[in-house]
Amino acid sequence: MANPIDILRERGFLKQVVFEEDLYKLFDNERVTFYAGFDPTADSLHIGHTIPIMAMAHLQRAGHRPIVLMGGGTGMVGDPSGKSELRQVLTRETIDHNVASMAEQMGRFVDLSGDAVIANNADWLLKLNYVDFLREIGAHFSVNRMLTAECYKQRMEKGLTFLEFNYMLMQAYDFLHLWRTYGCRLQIGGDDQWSNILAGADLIRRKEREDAFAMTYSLLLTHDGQKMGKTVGGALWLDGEKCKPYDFYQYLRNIDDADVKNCLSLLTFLPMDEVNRLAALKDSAINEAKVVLATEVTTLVHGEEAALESRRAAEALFSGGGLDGAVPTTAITSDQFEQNKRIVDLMVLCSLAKSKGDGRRLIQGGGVYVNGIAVDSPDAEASLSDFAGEGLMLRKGKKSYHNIVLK
RNA sequence: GGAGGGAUUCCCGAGUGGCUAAAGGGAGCAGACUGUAAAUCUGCCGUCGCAGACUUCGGUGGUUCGAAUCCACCUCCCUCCA
Repeated sequence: MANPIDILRERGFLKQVVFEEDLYKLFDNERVTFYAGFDPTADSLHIGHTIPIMAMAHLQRAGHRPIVLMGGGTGMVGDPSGKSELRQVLTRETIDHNVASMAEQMGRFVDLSGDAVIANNADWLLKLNYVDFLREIGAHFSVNRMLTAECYKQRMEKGLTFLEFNYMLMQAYDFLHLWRTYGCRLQIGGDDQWSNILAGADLIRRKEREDAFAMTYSLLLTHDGQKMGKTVGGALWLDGEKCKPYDFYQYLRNIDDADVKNCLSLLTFLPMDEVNRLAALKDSAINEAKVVLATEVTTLVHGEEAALESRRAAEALFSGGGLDGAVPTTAITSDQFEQNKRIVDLMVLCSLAKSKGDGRRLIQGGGVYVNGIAVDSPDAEASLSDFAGEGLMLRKGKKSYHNIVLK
């Protein structure tokens, strides 16, 4: 079995590792229990979460045992790392709901049957007694040291509440708790978590006089440093309701050339030989790599059927010709059509335009097409003959299609 | 506790009585060019809308024909002093 450190490094996950040599040996010699934490700030994971999840999957495939830690308790405090402002505090009900939804999605990547563990730190953090906690855990932390940590340094500019200042202790305590309960030896997390993770490993060394390891991965960024996955509708969710498989597929199909290699190695399980071959394609040939990328990742998230359907739909649309099932489609009654004959109204109806004014502006800008023909006037109307064939195909710009059919 | 500074449209950031729905940049959307890429150039970019109407500049009142701009009080943030 290959050592997961080699795998993760080759694929570009690794950012920092503490005591790498010892950890390397540990992986060779025993089955290592490790954990990654997730903040339950939304009721769906998004593309950025795929990095830690894939990292876990690689470790699991190498024979090690994952613990998914949902931050139900820490979510009530809010991690100050990388945030310039105080984060909004979530209610208990919201957090519980989010934890459940995220855990369900997680199962598509990581095998959560077997002896894998899903834990929620609300189960132990909320029961803590303040004075006991301070005496047992707080005593091991030097405020002087904490203030020098990068994550707090930034916040010294903007202000940092005591509430958030405690986040590090809570995360450190999580690691200790998981060490004691499950023999967890390693925590992985985003590079912005480095100091929090180290704090936990240090705590275990001090309290238990045992080794604990820390490993961070790079965050999923585009080549120019933007967070990946921002779309019109917000983030690129893994939930099929929040982000249709077709849109998910299209996002990846349209990524920057410069991001292809990174995405292939981080977001898919393709062998690195194949990744390198695809990433080396030049000019328009690199489109093949994007198709593979989009298909692979969509398959992981939504299943093979949805992925292939999205691909067929996209190919049909972009190579001219017909359409396929996965194109967003709205069925309307002929009554509805009578009342919304104008193209503008139809656009609003299928939410291709935010409002009639928005639709008008798009038409005036020459960005709207009906069955492939540009609409020239904001007052243009559709007619029943436009529905001949497979339906009335509305198109906004080059890439946004919406098919309208009559019931 | 004391002294000063600040809060502007998604973000950054101009604007100190009418010409301001509010400069400029970023993001976003659309057009041209392309490879469903990038870069570049162009248009759009508060809300609804055919016209036109309506609502914004931390909050609440006030002055004024007229306020993001002036006054009062309140809230929050920052800096310095204790």
